[in-house]
Amino acid sequence: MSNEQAMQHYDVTKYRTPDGYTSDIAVFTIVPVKVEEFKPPVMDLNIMLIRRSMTDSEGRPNIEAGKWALPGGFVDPSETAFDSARRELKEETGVDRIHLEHFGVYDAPGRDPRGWIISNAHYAIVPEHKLSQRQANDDASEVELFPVQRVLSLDLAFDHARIIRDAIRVIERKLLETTVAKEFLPEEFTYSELQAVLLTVTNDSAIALDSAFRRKIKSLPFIEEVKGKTTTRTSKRPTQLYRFVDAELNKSIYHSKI
Amino acid sequence: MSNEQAMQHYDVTKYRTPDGYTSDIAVFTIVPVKVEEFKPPVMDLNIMLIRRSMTDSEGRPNIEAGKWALPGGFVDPSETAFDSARRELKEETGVDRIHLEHFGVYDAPGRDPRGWIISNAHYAIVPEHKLSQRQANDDASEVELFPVQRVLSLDLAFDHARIIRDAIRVIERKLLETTVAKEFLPEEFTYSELQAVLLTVTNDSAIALDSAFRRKIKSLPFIEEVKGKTTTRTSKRPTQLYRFVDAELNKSIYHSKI
DNA sequence: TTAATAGTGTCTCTGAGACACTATCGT
DNA sequence: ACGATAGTGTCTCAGAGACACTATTAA
Repeated sequence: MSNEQAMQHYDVTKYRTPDGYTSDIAVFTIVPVKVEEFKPPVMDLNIMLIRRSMTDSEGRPNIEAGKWALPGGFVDPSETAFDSARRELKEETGVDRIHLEHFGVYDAPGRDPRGWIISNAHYAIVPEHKLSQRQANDDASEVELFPVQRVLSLDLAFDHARIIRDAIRVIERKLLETTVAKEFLPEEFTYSELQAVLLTVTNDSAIALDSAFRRKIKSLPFIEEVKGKTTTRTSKRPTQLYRFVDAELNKSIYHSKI
Repeated sequence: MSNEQAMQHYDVTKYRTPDGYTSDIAVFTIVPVKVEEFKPPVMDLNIMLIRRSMTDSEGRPNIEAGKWALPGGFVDPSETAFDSARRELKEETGVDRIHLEHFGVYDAPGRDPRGWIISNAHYAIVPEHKLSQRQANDDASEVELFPVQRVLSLDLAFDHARIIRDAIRVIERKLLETTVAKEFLPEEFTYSELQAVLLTVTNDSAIALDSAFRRKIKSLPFIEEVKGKTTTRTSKRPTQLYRFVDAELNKSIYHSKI
């Protein structure tokens, strides 16, 4: 019995189907809070939102008009939600070839007034300098960066408050539990630059204390010294540059100490 | 401008919509390979599959008939995919109140011959004794457990080979990186029972070597001794019982050693 | 007593953490 | 010389790993 035969009998209208399938993207970037010469950097984790236009491209009133929302849009049948997220990120921010990852599905009944709409949430990590050419499009009248500490007090569209809260939790974990911090940093970086990135999501003393962290970085299996290469961009005394290397991480909780 | 006004203008048919929204569940269980009195257990990680019927409930030829597949089904508009997974697990295996977690979305074009069908994949952990009352239903002519080492050589429906491969990778990581191992164990367990569960997914010497693991279990912050309570179910000499306790795990890769 | 599993005493080695110290450079 | 950041020397303490040893029970 072949699938072809079965398909002749299959009634695609037998089940109620969703009214839409979308992708949302939480675009994170790290912006320097202050940059002074010969000073270690201080950073702040930001998320990019768009403000929904009052009217759509055909001049009709828009859903959730005027509210802040994650960039995103409808998935095309010829692509996956992940493809769609990549495409929309390119269209809406002009950035390409950046770290993008799926982190959740939002399908609670009633989450979107337009009907039964399922959204796949992704997070993206974009170095701030790549975000310079960002611009508003049809649906978005404004594009803006918000510090993660303040973003949840905005008037947010749909269930995006929930998605953003989850996204922030995910990126905080990912920054500490994986090597994605490298996506925020230049290829070669100083210990204080890595430290500044990590301090946007933790206050842990092992990271916050200079001497401890300076020592630690040398023993991390996924970071290596760039032999003989230094910079003075963070201090007067030349400081060692490091880079990330691929390494197997054994994250078992049954090994060594927690 | 209110959403009500906008809704009057909204055309729900503007975008092509999916032809279906489903949930799949990779049900894992651990079966004792051999149980002898006064012996430490040897375990094997299994996954539960159903064999798709040749005909559907109305007697017509079924899609992917005769192939092995993950249990699952169509999501109802009044529930989330997660709710649906829990409901279907209850219907198809009779088990309730077990550990269930979403781990991926499968939406590649062409993954299902019936059309544009999006599936949410979940894994479930079910102690074997709860799976006793399992039984076939309309769509499934048989229900069977397969060791994870052999399951991928079966003739699997749709893209379930891919989903199952991902599920196995996920549960292997979860067993070592979180405390879900407790879902496979009785409330109070011996070190060798925990060891047997972990050895289904790793050969690491820190876990495989009795003396090392016996020492280690005492220092794990998420496991505590059940004071003064022992059992002889795994040996002649009475052995200490342990239980899991809630504990904060700091899994940062920038802490201590990897 | 033997066989099998459970558990301990103790040594070594490594690495984390703390503190005081030194190094380098622009101003 | 001073101030600011980068980096080291060294001590202590905790814990991982290895090995030999002891403990408990059924048969």
